[in-house]
Amino acid sequence: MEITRQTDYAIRCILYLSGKQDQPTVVDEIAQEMSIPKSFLSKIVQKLSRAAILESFRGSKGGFKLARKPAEISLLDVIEAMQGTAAANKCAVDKAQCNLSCTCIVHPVWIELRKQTEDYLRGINFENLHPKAY
Amino acid sequence: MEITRQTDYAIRCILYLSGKQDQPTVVDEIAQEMSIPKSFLSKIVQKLSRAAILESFRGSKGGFKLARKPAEISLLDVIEAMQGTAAANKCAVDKAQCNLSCTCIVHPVWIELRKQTEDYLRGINFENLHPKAY
DNA sequence: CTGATTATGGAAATCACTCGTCAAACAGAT
DNA sequence: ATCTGTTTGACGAGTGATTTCCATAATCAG
Ligand code: SF4
Ligand code: SF4
Repeated sequence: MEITRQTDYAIRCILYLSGKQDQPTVVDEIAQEMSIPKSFLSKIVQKLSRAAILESFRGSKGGFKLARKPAEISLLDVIEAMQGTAAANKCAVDKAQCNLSCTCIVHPVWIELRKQTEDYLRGINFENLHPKAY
Repeated sequence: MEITRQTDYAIRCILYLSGKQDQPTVVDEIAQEMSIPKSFLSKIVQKLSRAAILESFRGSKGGFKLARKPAEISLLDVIEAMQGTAAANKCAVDKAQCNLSCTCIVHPVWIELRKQTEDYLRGINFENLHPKAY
């Protein structure tokens, strides 16, 4: 379940928006503030809004803001929006990925690991994440 | 912690060797039996013997066999031998990978996730894995 | 000793995916 | 209409995984 840099950026981005609720924020600002390449960030917020985690507004006075409360966005949500799934091995996503999966003895291990990981990440949202430090 | 195909092969390979204890087995045989490209498998068993998980014997009647009992080889051992670590995010391996790590609020999450994952995988060895099915 | 057998090690080809850029098209506000 | 800022798709460098090939070294059997 390698966390890709894209996902890491996404998390930083949502973290930033958690502090600026309600008024839309421009990509440029987030990019500078969080040191993320701007054009790359464009792609990221796009994905996030398609996943209904962010809401986008075009035109002047446009930008992005959270589509739900920080407490209702979990780390797992973000990871799944960005890279599909939090599984370690392809066969834990889809049995068909490996033709041995029906007989393979290791297969259940990855399934279980995936469950554990997801449970943990589901429990972490941007409400209980944000205010602790900073 | 994406499980790479190399690691998956390594696991299948050790699984096979768990059933053939004591007499060395030739790479060719493992490759055919487990449907792994032979030349690639050569590289894999090499890594595994450098990690003291397999033992190698040259010459005729040579081959590979487990260096320890199946019960003493955990999934975590294999993963670490093959891909270094079982962490999801680079910063969980080495703080220096990210210059934000000292202030980042998400950092501890990855550390904790890594611990959980490792604990789980450490508990699974090739003794309690192998005989269940087959 | 000789020859067959098998692992070792390095170089390199191929492939897929990630990271990041660019530019043109589109939509909202004034 | 114009300005601002998002949307979208195409594109390219770079990185790492996967895989093959070959020349070399060690070991065993005769
Ligand atoms: S061999 Fe087993 S563990 Fe590996 S991908 Fe196939 S089903 Fe999953
Ligand atoms: S930003 Fe935080 S979570 Fe992401 S790599 Fe850096 S320390 Fe880790």
